[in-house]
Amino acid sequence: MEKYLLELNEAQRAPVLQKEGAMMVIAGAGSGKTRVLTYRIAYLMSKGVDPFNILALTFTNKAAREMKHRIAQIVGRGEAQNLWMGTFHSIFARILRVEADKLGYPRNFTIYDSQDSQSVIRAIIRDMQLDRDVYKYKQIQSRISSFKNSLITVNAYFNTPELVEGDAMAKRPRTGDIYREYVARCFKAGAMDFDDLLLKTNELLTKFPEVLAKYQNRFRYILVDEYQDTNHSQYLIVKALSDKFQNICVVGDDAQSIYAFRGANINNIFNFQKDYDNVKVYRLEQNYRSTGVIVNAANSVIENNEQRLEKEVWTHNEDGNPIKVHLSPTDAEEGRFVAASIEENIVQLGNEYSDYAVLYRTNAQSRPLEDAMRRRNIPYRIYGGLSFYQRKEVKDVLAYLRLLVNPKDEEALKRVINYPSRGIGQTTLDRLNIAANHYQRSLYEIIENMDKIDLKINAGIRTRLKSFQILIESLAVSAQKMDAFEIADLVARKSGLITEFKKDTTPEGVIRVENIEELLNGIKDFVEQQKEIEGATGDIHEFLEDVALATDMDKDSEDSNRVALMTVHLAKGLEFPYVYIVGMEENLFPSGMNLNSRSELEEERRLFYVALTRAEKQAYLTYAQTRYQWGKLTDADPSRFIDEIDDKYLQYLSSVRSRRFQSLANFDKFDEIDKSRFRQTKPVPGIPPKGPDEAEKKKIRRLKPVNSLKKATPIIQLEKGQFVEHNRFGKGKVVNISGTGADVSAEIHFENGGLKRLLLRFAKLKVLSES
DNA sequence: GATGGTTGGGTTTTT
DNA sequence: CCCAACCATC
Repeated sequence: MEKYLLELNEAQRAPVLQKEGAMMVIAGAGSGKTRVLTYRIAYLMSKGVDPFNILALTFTNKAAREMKHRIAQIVGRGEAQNLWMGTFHSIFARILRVEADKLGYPRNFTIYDSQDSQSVIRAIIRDMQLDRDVYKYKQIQSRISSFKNSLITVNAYFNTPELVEGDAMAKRPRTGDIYREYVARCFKAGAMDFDDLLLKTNELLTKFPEVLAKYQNRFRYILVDEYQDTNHSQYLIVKALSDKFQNICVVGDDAQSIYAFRGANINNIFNFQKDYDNVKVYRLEQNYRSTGVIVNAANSVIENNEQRLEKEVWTHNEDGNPIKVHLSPTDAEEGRFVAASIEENIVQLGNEYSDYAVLYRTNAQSRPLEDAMRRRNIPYRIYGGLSFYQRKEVKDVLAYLRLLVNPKDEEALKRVINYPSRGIGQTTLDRLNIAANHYQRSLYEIIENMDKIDLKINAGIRTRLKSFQILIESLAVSAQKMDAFEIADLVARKSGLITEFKKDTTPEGVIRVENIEELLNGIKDFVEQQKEIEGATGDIHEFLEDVALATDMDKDSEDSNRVALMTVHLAKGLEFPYVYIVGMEENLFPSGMNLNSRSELEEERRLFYVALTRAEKQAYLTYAQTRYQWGKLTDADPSRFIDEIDDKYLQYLSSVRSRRFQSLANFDKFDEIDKSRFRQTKPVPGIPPKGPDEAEKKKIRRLKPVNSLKKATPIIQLEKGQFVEHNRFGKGKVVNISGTGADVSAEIHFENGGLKRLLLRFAKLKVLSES
């Protein structure tokens, strides 16, 4: 047997060795499903399957890269490079480029991101003169998206009375018209949105049997990761492509289905056995990732869900520590607790920042965490949120590039035609728009043919439009003989963007310029990578394709030793030794938006299950009594999910930090303060403000026993100039002391670790000598 | 036509 | 808090 197959347990090996047929692998969290997928592909190749005949659909492009890398180690780099591997969106975008003309699209079609679609929809609602309060663009956008993901085209919409009547009943009878207009405008602009990449693939495979046959024959072996999160559109693509050979392997875990809100259909996994003949089902139930406590705690949570496949996740790993639960008075304190706790752990355990992740339900929660990390000089990286490619200045540069490639791209044109400002304002744009509608041409074509058309535009503006057109044309000519970096660099300078940003000397302005530089560096790296790949050139088309579908996860930075901050959604598929799940509060996690139905709540619960099972060694659950939301202070109750974990897996920390909040100076004397009075005015952490009922009394009891932070190292007295020794950083010299009470910290210059700021409460320092 | 200031409304997760 | 949309002013 090949060496790598010995790295698998028996349950894992079985699906790897089944070369042909339909199969489903139900893989519990941490049970090694990536390894199964990877080795299955390697095995197929070792049995003579051509990599060109294998299609592997993964959840992120990063996952695809990593798997490819691992496979390359087994079968060799050249062969692995020929695998078709990536996300649904990126794989089918690639195929759509080749087949675009069949659907009436240009080969160089633009991919509209959600901001672009949003802006199109806003314009339509405005142009149709509909009431903004009735037709909310975000609602319309998500409705159109769900139509597309369910393969409801405009025609299908109008042929389905329930939909039409439903919208009429909801007092939005024009929804269908907006949908029609949206599709028309995208088509006119030569643009596809994210959902189109799947919808149009379906159209392609249905309308053109010879195209379907071509790809069926190419992709003889299909593998799909995270099958529980596929939507109807994706399901149909997989079904169509695998129909001929039926060599289909899907891997997933119903307990980790967390994307229903974007159309994922958990039934795809429940129904898989009905969809194919002789489906073989494998189960991976042994968890290799987490401690016994974490595995069992997660099991006890997910048991509360009604809808799930039977599966028993277990582990041989040691039990480990209980999950630590911590309450803070405010969200800011919560952040400080997390930062302090990470620092304490790192000092005691001597591990890396990158061993830690902080997970939250919503991106907005990152703020206080970020503040706390910065204050303690803890290096961190925030994933998601406003991603790099969505920043205004980055999008500006990209918009110019998009326009060079596809002048019909209206969104790009609107973005750059007057930025930096060249005196082409709204009125001019409106007039151009009227002409564009009249002649059924794109805005850019109207500009090109200005002289032949009777536009009510004066000579001055004509000149400005002309010079804009000349700018774009000359850049477009340059783009043809340049690589992506060269043209992007030229665009940044010639467009006037760099000059414009440099005018702004505020801190934000400076960051803008830096971001442009980072973008250019990124493009340079991209070009260099592309040039190594056979058949790729590193031109602007390739870059735009890549960037349209890039996510924050795909981008890895050089100094990766940082604490990771991200939403639970983004953490799917990742693992960390230490995981802090913050904001464990009702209406936050579970989200208040998802408390209306059983299925929504169950999805929140699965989300929590995902969060918990990211942890290898230790999990923390933290929550706050009050939290700032949209600038207002709101009260919060502990999340029901905490109660759903069996008590024996939990350890409640009473909050040293929150006591300090009450009385910073009297920290050490706290126990002498009249506690009963204190409780009446400000509740002790853990006691909900309302009168205690049975459940609440239980929580009070729980709070009593443990107090790990309080037992931290006694604070030692230090002075500037003293030499100290730290068990991890070694010898160093105290250069500064700051803070009071429990917050006293010292800046110490270590001989080999550089300058560090340590909280004396946590740092185990030995004084070596007086200075 | 550009700009800056105000106001009012939304409030989840993402390819 | 954060953004889009509107209005007043130059």
